[in-house]
Amino acid sequence: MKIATWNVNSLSVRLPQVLDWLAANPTDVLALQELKLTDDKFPVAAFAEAGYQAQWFGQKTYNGVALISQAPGTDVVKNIPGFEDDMSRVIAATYPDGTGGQLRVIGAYFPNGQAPDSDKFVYKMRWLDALRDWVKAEMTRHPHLVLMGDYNITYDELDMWDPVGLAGTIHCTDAEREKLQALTSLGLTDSFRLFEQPEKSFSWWDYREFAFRRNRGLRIDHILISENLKDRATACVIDRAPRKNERPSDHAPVVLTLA
DNA sequence: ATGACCGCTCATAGCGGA
Repeated sequence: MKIATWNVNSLSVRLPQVLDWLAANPTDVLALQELKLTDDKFPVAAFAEAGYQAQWFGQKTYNGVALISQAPGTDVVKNIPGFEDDMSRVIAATYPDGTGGQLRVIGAYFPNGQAPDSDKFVYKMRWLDALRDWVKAEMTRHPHLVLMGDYNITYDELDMWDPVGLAGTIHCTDAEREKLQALTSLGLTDSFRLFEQPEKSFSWWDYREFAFRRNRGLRIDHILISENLKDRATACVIDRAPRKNERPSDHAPVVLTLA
C-alpha cells in the first residue's frame, strides 16, 4: 500500500494538481497540509468523484490539514487533545492496513517557527512537546502508527542545500532537532533514510531565485513509522514531478510503500 | 545589506511562509 504526504500551499489553487497526481499515483492515505480554506470550502465532491474519501480540518487563510483515503477513516482526532490551539494543524484517523489489521495515521503541519528568537519559535517548541506527549499515548493505543507531514525541521546536514550558510537558521536549529529526536525516541523511524537516496534529496524549494531549478532546498517533509512497520516498508521516495508543474506548490509529495 | 516568490485578505500593502 501507498502512504503519502504533501503540503499543497492552498488546496483551492492546487486541487487539479492533487487530482492529477492521485490519478497517476493511486494512494491509500494521502495527508495534505496548508489547505488554506475553511471547512465549508473543502472539495469533498471532487475527491469522491475520483474515488477518495476525506477527513479535513480547515481554517480561514492559513494552515488546514486533511487525510484523503480510499477506505473510510475512523476514530478521527483534530489537533492535539488538551493543547489549546487556534490553528488547524493535526488530523488523525484509523484505516485498514491492507493485511487485516489497522493503521493509525497522523497528518500534521508543524509550526514554521519563523526565527529562533521569535514568539513563533516558542510556540513551535511548546507544540512539539505537546505533540510528543500525545503521540506517545497514541502509540500505546495504536501499535501500528504513521506520523507524517510538513515537519518544518531538517534532521541534519544531508537535508540542507547549504549546510554552512543555513547552520542555526530556522528548520535547522539544535533546539528543533532535539524535539525531532524526541519523537524518534518514542520508537519512530524516518522511513526515507531506511533506503539509499540520491544526494541532495529535498522536499521543499523556495519559490524565489530559481531554487528548484538549482536544487536549493530542504528536506522538511517526513514520514515516520512505528517499529513494527519497518519490515513492511519497501520504498520511500520524494516525487519531484509535481514541483515542475505550472503554478506548483513549493513542496513535493513524499511517498512510502508498505508491502 | 536587502529582497527575491507565492497565496491570502471585508485587499490594493502587509502578513506568513520557509
